[in-house]
Amino acid sequence: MLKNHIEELLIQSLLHLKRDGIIPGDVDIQPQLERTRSVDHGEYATNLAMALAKPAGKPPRELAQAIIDRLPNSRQVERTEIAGPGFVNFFLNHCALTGVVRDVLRQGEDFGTQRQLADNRVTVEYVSANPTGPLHVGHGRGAAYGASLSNVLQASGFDVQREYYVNDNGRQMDILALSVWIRYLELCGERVSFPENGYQGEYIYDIARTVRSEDGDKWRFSGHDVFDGLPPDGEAGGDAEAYIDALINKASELMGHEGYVVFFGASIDAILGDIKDDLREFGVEFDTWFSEAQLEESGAIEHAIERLRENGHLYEKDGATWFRASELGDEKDRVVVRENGRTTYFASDIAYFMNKLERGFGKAMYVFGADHHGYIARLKAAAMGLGEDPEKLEVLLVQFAVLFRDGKKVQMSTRSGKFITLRELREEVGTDAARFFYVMRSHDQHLDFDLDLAKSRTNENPVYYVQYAHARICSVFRQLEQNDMRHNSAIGEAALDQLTEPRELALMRAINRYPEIIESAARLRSPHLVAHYLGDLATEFHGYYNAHQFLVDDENVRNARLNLVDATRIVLVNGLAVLGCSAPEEM
RNA sequence: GCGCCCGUAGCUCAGCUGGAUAGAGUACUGCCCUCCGAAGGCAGGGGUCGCAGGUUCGAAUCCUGCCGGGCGCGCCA
Repeated sequence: MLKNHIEELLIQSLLHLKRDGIIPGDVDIQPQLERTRSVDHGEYATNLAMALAKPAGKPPRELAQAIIDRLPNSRQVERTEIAGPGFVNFFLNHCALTGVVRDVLRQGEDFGTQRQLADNRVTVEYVSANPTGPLHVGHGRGAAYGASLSNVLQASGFDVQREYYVNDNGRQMDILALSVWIRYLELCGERVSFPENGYQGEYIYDIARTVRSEDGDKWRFSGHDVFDGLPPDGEAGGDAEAYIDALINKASELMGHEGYVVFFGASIDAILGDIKDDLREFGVEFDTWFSEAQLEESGAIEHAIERLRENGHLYEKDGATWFRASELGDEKDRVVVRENGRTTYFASDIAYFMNKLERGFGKAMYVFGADHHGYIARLKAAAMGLGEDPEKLEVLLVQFAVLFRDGKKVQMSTRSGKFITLRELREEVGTDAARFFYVMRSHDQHLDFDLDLAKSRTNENPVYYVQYAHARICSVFRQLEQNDMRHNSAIGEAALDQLTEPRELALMRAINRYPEIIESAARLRSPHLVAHYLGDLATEFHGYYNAHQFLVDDENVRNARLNLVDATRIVLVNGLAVLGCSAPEEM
């Protein structure tokens, strides 16, 4: 990166300043290099002189001159300038800019990615929706954000493991299996009363039909045997939870473990399979689907609880085992083993975190919906309770997305089962638009998702705007072939010094920003920066395209321009890929 | 009540570890296709950065309080 090169120059200059006694040797200030807002101020600027003013006891502009005097010579820097209160501005040489074009063509899809740093392993856990139904549009944002975040982290040198935690254990699974069984009984012709807190969706019937087509009436029991003697459901003035628990007990009584496994297995296979397909079609991939049931079987949960106990963070109260989280920054203490002897989901979470560290990851990142923010304190407390550095656990919250159609909010409610699924959204607006729109805004910002805009094939649509730039470039190369010419990038490279139009310089500058954008996006966990950048890059390209003809007679200029345009194309492809969007050659 | 997030142009939003004159898109107005894709470009107006203090060479950015909006506070997940 050019930026790193100039930072290195500053570090050298700083060393000389200390050696020459201009500033005390013990000041510990890292040179900060930032992009200028306007080209009038050059390419990069540093506030180093202002930062040194106090420790050196000298006016900033005087220090700025001292810094400049000690900068090593560089072929990349044309000149420097002192500006304003004491900024040092760096103007790049023309060859530094054209060098970027050359780099892009050489590095291709690797342009913008950093070499992997040693010992930089990180897990990113995202989506992790319970396999009790199809993914809905709320999960979509977490999926898009988690996937793009993983991509930028990987591009900036992290060894990233993408993980989905599958909650295939516990009471919710019992309720799921039960819901399918009741629908199954219904399909068999029994009169049933579906529990208020059961899973209502149509997909439950689908799974029930699958079981019935394989096992026939094998798990059929009469409505009387099932429902007689149960406490009233919520609708009938009773306790809905107690009712559903009673039904679960009745189910295992009648069918036994064998039957439960059939319904549970069919449910998880169907739903998890559907989720996996859905995410794959959404371009969201995982390295690991981590099963909670297996975590429990492995004894990891008990192991984690034991560790907390050894560290003196557990106590018994009301027949349950509590984790003294309140002493580690959480609001209150949390139960890890319930009165009935079963461990809580929180206990599993602790064990899973421990498992991640045991597998050698230096950091575990979690992408949560904003409604889960209450978990952060207790997970951090758990990390401390295990004797680990809580900094190893990083939670990224994704705020809600609200869909808009015809300028109005699309109302949804999970309770009634009336929500829009991720699959429906993809079918309506397409994967590219969905992926782009989801990460277009900062993850900690609420998102207004305009369905009509996402579908529109106009310049208002930011995805089409970027993709159109790519398609236009591809069209230029098709036009070239139709004119019986071919692109000679060697000639182009030799003639890059002829690219001196202001628009050409601006486009090169934009390309040069890409690696810096990837680095910032990773550091700030903000892939939306890439989306904004792509819009800027497309703008620079469209402006260039409208102002200049690429396919000119002069062979040198033509090939140089094609090199620049091809480099632009590559950066567009790379950036779109980070966001999970395609780069169509024609639209 | 306590805790977390947010408040920037009419609307949707950027603004990086504090920096130079606060930026895009959209909407509105007027231009540009005998020319590689007009799904494009050029030009223009539009702001008490929620409010009030504080920190300092410098605050949209950091701190405190208040106002407004969202979310969370189960031996549920």
